[in-house]
Amino acid sequence: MSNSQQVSTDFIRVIVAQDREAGKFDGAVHTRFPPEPNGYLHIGHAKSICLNFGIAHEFSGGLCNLRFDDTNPAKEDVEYVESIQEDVRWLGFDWQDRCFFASDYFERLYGYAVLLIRKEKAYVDSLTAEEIRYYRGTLTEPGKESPYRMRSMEENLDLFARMRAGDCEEGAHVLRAKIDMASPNINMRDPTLYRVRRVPHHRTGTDWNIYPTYDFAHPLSDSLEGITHSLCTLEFEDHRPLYDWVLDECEVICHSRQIEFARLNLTHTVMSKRKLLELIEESHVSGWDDPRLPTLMGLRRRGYPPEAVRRFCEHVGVAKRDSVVEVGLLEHFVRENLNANAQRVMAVLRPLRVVITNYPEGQVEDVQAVNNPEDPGMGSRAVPFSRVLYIEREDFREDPPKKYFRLAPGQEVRLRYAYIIRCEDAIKDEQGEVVEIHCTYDPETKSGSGQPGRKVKGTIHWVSEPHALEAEVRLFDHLFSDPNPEKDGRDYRTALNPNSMKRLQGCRVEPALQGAVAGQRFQFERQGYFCVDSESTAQRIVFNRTVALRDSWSKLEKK
RNA sequence: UGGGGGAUCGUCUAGGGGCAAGACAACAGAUUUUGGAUCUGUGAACCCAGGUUCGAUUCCUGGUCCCCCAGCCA
Repeated sequence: MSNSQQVSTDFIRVIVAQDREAGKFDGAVHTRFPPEPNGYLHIGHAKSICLNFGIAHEFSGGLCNLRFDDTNPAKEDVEYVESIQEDVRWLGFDWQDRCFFASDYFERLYGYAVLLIRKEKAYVDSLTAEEIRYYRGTLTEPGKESPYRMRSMEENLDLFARMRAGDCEEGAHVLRAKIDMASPNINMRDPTLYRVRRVPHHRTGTDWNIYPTYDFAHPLSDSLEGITHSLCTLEFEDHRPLYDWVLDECEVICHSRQIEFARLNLTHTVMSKRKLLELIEESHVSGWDDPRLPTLMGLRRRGYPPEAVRRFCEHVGVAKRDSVVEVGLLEHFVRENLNANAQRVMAVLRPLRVVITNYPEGQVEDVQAVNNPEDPGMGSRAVPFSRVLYIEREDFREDPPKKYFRLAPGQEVRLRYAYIIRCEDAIKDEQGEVVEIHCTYDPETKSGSGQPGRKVKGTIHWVSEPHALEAEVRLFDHLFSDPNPEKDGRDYRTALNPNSMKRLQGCRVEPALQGAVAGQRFQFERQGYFCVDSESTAQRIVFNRTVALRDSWSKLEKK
């Protein structure tokens, strides 16, 4: 990766470079990706992963840790840590031996809390949650000091120890920083540092009855790991004074620098964990790996190459303004990657039977098909051709519009890699539906035979009936029809695209697809990129459409 | 009407007192045995108002609009 692809100098990279030049952190560059193991990763996380691991990779000696911010046992689970690791690896990043957990630091974090109490910079508050909220004041009014704020250091020490020991109920006490109840920054109005949680933790079990909050655990975890630049999203901007306060008051050696950037938003989708969960629970999608979701599991199942996701993340850049990136940009990088790498194959999604009336009955011949015109190294393959074929229904029109370069009565097309055929007749059923067409072929026009002067406007794909494999193909479209599903504060569900998935049964694909394994990617010529779905079996191959090919005909036809 | 951020083509991102750049998207053409790919070209932007200046998108002042914060979530 990152072989000199255009040096993007976003403001964070500029700061990191300046810090290194100024000799801060002894010239070290050490970042971290700090997910909370309470959900699955999505493409917004991919931006952060690429940023953090990318920066570490670009500066010599740079390192990036994977750190689970597991300070809230009520919401977290090992299931998530495993899937997060899998997703980060899939994206192509390696934390080597540096996978850490905030829970690894609980004992030391406790020590820092005790230090703050001894310095009279923290106290045990016994107000209820509602009372604390009331005492906090509002955005425009200062808060009031808790009556417990002046507890003696000894009493605080004792109470805090008893909180740890499990002597109290959830909610009975919390440890608070003693800062300034009148601060215009609400985060500085004596923020909570520790709360009682009588819930087993997925890593520390029942060792602890108290758990540190993000605001306390995060800066100290960064410091403990020697993180130089702690990159997070914009909503933490006004936590930065608190981040710095914690590190200052705890008198740590390494004072990490927090820098905030805008999170990634994409059109035609939603990104929040809550909404993704709702989509699943309400069965609008099948699960976290539904190919229509922006989760990394979903993108993977959809067939998006990790390289394309990385390229996308590099190209959207890093800045501080809120933005919504067009999903078309992501699709562009997917096509770019797949165009270069995917093997071409012919597949007929909506089959229409074609009989080549002048082709000898029972005869079969192989035609040579190029596997990837972008990469001759991928070679070619033999494709069987016979008297009866399938072509795409939409490649035949009884009444062709202008500039329709496909099959119509009396019109000619080339069958890709094979012969030029001419449509002689369309056979209909009682309803008047075309069920089969009869064509004649010109034996002089076999592909590669070089027939000067014999040009046709269109080339269509086909599959030989006796050799075809049957398959199911799932066509995906944007999950939401509106680019912004939450426009005007409406319920995003009202913008769901009812046609975001179409399942096509009875598709006919080239025999070369026999044995294709889950995850394998192909281009179905003239149609798009497809990958073998995880539900695929040897008996029934299932393909997912990753992304359609650009289609200038459909644009033309709309005019 | 407290505090913290932000405003550049349709979208994303650069630039920084002197021709506003790139990518995606759009459009037009060339080419093509994928209406794919490729190539060429075109159109498209500095939130507003004052000020400083020979010159302001950039600097200053004042506005406007947008986002975030009142969890014992992160």
